[in-house]
Amino acid sequence: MRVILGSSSSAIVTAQTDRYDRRTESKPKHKPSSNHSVSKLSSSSSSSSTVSSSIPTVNTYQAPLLSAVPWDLTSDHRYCADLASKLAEDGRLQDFAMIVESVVVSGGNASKFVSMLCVELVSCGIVRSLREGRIECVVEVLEKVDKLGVAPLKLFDGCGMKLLRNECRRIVDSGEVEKFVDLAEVLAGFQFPIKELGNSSHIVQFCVDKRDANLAIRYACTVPHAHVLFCIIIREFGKKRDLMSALTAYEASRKYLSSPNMYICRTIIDTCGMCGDYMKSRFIYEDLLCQNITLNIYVFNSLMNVNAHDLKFTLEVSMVSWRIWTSYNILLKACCLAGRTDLAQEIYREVKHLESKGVLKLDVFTYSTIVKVFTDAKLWQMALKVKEDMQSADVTPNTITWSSLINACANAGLVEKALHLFEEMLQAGYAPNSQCCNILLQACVEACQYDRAFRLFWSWKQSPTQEISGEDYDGNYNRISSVDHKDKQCATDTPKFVLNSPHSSFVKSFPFKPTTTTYNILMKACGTDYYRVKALMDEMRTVGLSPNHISWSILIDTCGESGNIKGALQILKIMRADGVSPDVVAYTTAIKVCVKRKELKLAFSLFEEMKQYQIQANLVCAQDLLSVNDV
DNA sequence: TTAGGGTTAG
Repeated sequence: MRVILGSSSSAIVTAQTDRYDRRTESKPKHKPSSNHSVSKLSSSSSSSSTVSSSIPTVNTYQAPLLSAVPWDLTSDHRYCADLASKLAEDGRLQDFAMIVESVVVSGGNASKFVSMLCVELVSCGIVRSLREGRIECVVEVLEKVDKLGVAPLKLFDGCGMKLLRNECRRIVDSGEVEKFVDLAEVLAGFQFPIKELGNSSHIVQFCVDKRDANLAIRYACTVPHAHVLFCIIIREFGKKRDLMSALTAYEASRKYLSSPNMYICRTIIDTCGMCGDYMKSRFIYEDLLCQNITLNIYVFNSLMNVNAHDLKFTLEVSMVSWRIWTSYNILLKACCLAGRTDLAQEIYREVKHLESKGVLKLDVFTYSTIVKVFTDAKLWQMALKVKEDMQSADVTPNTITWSSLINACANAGLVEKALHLFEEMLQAGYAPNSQCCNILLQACVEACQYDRAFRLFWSWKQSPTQEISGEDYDGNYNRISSVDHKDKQCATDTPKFVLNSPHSSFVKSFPFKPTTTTYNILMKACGTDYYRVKALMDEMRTVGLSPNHISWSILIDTCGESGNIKGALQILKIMRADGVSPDVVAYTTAIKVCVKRKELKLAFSLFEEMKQYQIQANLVCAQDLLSVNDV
């Protein structure tokens, strides 16, 4: 038999006719006796089954007609509480909620009702409803009992909480994050541990992917560690280059949190830098100053770092803030960016002096930065001197330091020295990454040591892949694991390996992953041998790399230089068909080929074609065309 | 918190 419960149209229940008590069609003649032992809110001794069997007089199938009788539910708190408890136990949470609501509305003695309510039965009902996926009913009950002054959290035992967690996880996993946040807001109001109900980074990531700053903010406000989530939200929006959303989250955090949080301040400043809006970082800084907020050194450092390209500003900030060693490192970076080798050296001397007095300790960051300063200034001897300084100070160079030192020599055209450092790096147990290898290859090519570049490349390719401690395949911060190489084909075992050091037989090999740039450098090393260049481009594809516009430009150049103008022009077309639109360099290369071969008409037609594609000619292109007059 | 690096036309 199907019965609709009173005015609550949502409460549709199905009852078996044989269990339906016809006596309830009129005012209940039977009321529960007042002496049965119902476990109360304050009681925790009775199990739910015991409690359930202890109220035999209440038949919940009476409920369908409760609203139809002229009977004040709240007049008998005992009966009312027992019935409500039993309805809850049967999973009829909406009916339960209706009774609770009527208690609240009637203004009756709610505390008396509460004292007689069986919390274990209600808990059972909640568990049952959660198992049936009726979270909305549960929320309705929580809201109702809260009005009665019952803490909703008390209705959740371990099982209930576990089911709630599972339901929340299901909601989030099915992409209904907004629904989860709605729920989290309600539950947070009832002091539920929101952090345990969902994977916060997963939820934040979802909001960020959807570019929904407000949803992310609403979620952050439901957890006790809101400041941590605000940081994550700001940073994640920064990674998406969505500064507007990051700023929205920052402003929301300022309003929500009682005091400014330095982690958040630092994060928003870092994010401004990440998004390329350093001026915004200054506005934020000035705004904080205007409000007389005391900033810590980390905020100052972030501000200096984001504005490192502006040496004047960075120095000004460094004057008003405390300095710790990281501040000096950032100042060195600012000097480096400004090309102020003199000032960098002055700072380097100052920090070394402070170190000798025990005020601070130079770290690997300081040394690596100063190596870069000297590299940029082509002062390779000074860069190598830093390596000695490190040894004296007992600071171990890491992958970045080694790469920087190698670059210092490579930049100065010192192939031998660069290779020697490379070997030292391997012996020290550091694995070079692709860029480091490319630096060496480029150094060889610049020095016209083409064969050497190829021999290096082949030897790296042939070296057995080894386990590297850590996950980062790029080799950053990774040490080569101490594998016994005697039984392995070591890099030096290959006949074409070029290192001549007496120690080279002990050099460990490393996982080498060529990049498009690697192949481009090698293509340049082929000179005018078009077929060799072409073969390298094919190899590039076979190892899963795609030629970029630089690869194509080199191919055009080589083809043209070998005298095949038609072929060069054909490549320009193939390049476009391959999905790489020719840029000004590709066109200029082709134009140069035509000009050299006195194909002036072709050169100008290419120039016209370039304009049709709305590619802006630059000085190099113009010079090539102007050189027509010299032909 | 902070540090590094590669390729094309001229």
